[in-house]
Amino acid sequence: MSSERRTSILATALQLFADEGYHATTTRHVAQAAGVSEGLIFRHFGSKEGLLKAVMTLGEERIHMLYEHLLTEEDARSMIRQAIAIPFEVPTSQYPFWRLLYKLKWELNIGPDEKMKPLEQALTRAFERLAIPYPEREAIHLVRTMDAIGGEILRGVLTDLEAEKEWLMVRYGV
Amino acid sequence: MSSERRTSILATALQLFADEGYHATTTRHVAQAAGVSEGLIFRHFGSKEGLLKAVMTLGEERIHMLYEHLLTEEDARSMIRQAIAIPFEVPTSQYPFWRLLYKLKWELNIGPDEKMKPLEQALTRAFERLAIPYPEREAIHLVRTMDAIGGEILRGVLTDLEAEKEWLMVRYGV
DNA sequence: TATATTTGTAAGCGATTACTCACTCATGAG
DNA sequence: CTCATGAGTGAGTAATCGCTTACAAATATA
Repeated sequence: MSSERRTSILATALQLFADEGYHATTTRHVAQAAGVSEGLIFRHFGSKEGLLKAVMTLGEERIHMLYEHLLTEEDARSMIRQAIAIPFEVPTSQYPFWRLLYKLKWELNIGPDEKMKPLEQALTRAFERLAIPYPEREAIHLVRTMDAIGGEILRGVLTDLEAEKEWLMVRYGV
Repeated sequence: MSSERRTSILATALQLFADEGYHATTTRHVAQAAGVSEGLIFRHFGSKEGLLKAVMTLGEERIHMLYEHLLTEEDARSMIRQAIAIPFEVPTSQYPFWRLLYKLKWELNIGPDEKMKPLEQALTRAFERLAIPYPEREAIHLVRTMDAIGGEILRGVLTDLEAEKEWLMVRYGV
């Protein structure tokens, strides 16, 4: 089912799609960079779009993994702390996948969006417990903020990560 | 210098670049949609990249126009109110340009970024006057928030615009 | 009017695109 | 051993890419 070369193609495609974008990346380039024949890509994945879908499927669990550890947190303040910390704790090795995700949001108009619902609901309950008005708006806004910060980190426009994180913690009073 | 067909090409290119993305849009498609020959595009703009630059130059003043009216505002609270209102008051007719801008940020890694500096500085002074700690971080964060909300509006994931705006006003105490 | 310049087009250029096809090779079951 | 099967290749395919060129029409200048 899954061979070594198949894995190599997937890893290479992720890297190139994330760096150059989906349309700007050619199947020839993927094949060369992975050290396989171009035909093999189509034998395994059928089409360029099939390759993209395989890449996405492989990385999709990472979205939920981002925040699953915080869903069971009982202390409201601690949960918010962990939510704020999310974009700052993504390992550099996973940056290509996330850059691809951000790119696709604008290049192909597809976004996770719903995949964030469990996080939003958990945060809503946390803000409720803290007696904050409009807790669900507050939760959506926090997710939005972390999404924006994640984007800035990936684009390299946000330096001073630790200071930014600490400031957010203080600002949220957690 | 500027003919009617030239303008038509620019408007069509903006629309297509914003809808399909830069790489996914062909010069052939632009020509057909604008009702001109493909060669005319290269006569006027030299290359596909030249066409993109012309489109961007034409719309670039809109970036500064977004917030120039608020730079002279003396009352701090009023200035913050106006800053929050920015993304909600962009006319629908300008959506294509802004969608293009957001797309290019990820497709070609080019962003306005510095063009927001005057706004950041003005907001920093506003937060200073309100005795808010770390006023420049607060200013950067507000710009970031408005950027994120603008993106959501353009992607159509943010409904209930008026309620969201009002909530932000209350949250910022302005 | 005569001429120079700009505006516009149709056809087609070489290069490149995603994708296909006929084929070989390795491996393991019977 | 036989031979069926999935992995892998390299040379192709038609179509399309950004772009050029030769030339006509329109417009401006004298």
